Amino acid sequence: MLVEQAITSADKLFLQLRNDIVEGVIPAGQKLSENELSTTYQVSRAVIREGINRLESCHLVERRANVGARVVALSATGLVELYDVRESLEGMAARLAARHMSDDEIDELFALLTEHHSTAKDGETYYQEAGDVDFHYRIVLGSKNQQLIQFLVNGIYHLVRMYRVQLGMAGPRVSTAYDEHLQIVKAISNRDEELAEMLMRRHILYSRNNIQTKLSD
Amino acid sequence: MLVEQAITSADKLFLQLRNDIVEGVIPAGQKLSENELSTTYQVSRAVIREGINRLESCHLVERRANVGARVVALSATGLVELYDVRESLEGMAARLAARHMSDDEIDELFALLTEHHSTAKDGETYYQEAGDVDFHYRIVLGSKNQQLIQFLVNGIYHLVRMYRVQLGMAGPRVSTAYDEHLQIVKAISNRDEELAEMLMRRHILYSRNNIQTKLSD
DNA sequence: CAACACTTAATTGTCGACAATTTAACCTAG
DNA sequence: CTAGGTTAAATTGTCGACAATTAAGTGTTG
Repeated sequence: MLVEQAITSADKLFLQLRNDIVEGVIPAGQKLSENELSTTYQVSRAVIREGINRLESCHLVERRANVGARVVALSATGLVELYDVRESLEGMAARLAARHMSDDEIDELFALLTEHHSTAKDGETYYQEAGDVDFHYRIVLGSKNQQLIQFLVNGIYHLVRMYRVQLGMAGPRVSTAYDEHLQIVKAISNRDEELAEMLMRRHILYSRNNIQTKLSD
Repeated sequence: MLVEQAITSADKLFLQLRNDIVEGVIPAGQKLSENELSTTYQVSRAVIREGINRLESCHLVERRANVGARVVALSATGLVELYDVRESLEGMAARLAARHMSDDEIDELFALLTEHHSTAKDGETYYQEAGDVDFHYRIVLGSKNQQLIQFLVNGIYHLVRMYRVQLGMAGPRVSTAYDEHLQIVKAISNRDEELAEMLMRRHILYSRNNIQTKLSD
């Protein structure tokens, strides 16, 4: 789906670290010792530093000069802030997708939805995980806005996923989400930019409220 | 206004490089040779690489493995994409500012506008440059959303400024922009999130159209 | 016993050298 | 003269060591 091939060893390390952080193998808030990582992953500190720099670009770690890097801490306010940004950017993505997606791409999007809807009947977890992600990715890519794609795909989505994984969000909202997705695609199909943006924003707002209630448990 | 102090030599180099790129001292699209920069700025290549990494985080340079880094190229489509993202994010910032700014902060914002309006009477350039930037900064900071602040202040704004500087945008739109700013602050003062977002989005849309016409000269 | 200063250990920042890869220049073959 | 391949130069990637800074520990003094 999204080919992200590693060329240098810094690439490989970055991808592994990012995954370990998102999945919680390296817990949120933990200090990242360069020496420790260097021996753990069997690469020089230069590679480690390069990797940490890139993680900082993704907002997954925070660095302070002469002190070091820590994995970001997850908090309720952090989640709210993240979803506000996401609502804004993905709303714009939906608007631009309605403007720029080809008819073929829209057809594929319809096909994707029905496919996911049918498979969700059996094991409902699949849709929530991969299906939802896939849907949002296609909209974002459909915007054809490189800047927007960068921000969301290489930045925000990993943080969103980190919240989802570490707060244990696999929950329901499957059937209702499907309907919301369908309405969004219809709006895009009708080239109704205004509606597409509005529906996407509400969809994310609902999603956020859903997570927030779980957070206060 | 915004204290961005450099601690390490990599910090200093980063700030200088960023400035040189935005101001066009290092022209858009140019290759950044590590050796060359290393001798020019009298620091080791490690520092140069660190600086380039951070510039990449700002989307001011693009890197390819085993090939090197180049300053981003300025294009019409790039500008449009940038402004779409900016419209989206700053619209959200205005909405959140209407929700989170204190009454005192709003008062200061009003004061800032009238002050800038009076000084603009004489030398009109001042308002467009510093005043406009200052206004937008305050709104963004008023959102109290760290994620949003990061994206805009440390990312997009430098690119926007790069476009402005290198395409020679000092132009008019002063008086009309003032009125638009005033309306936005009024909406924020009334805690009307919906209107504040809408007005900010239109304000940026106008600004973009204004620049776009100049671009096609 | 608390607070401050000093010393020491650990961590990050910076450097120069070597390895791996890419780019170019050149040469050869068709 | 062009196309392809080979070698050489230049550039980026990686490494280990040293310098600078921070954090921890220790002791001293009020």
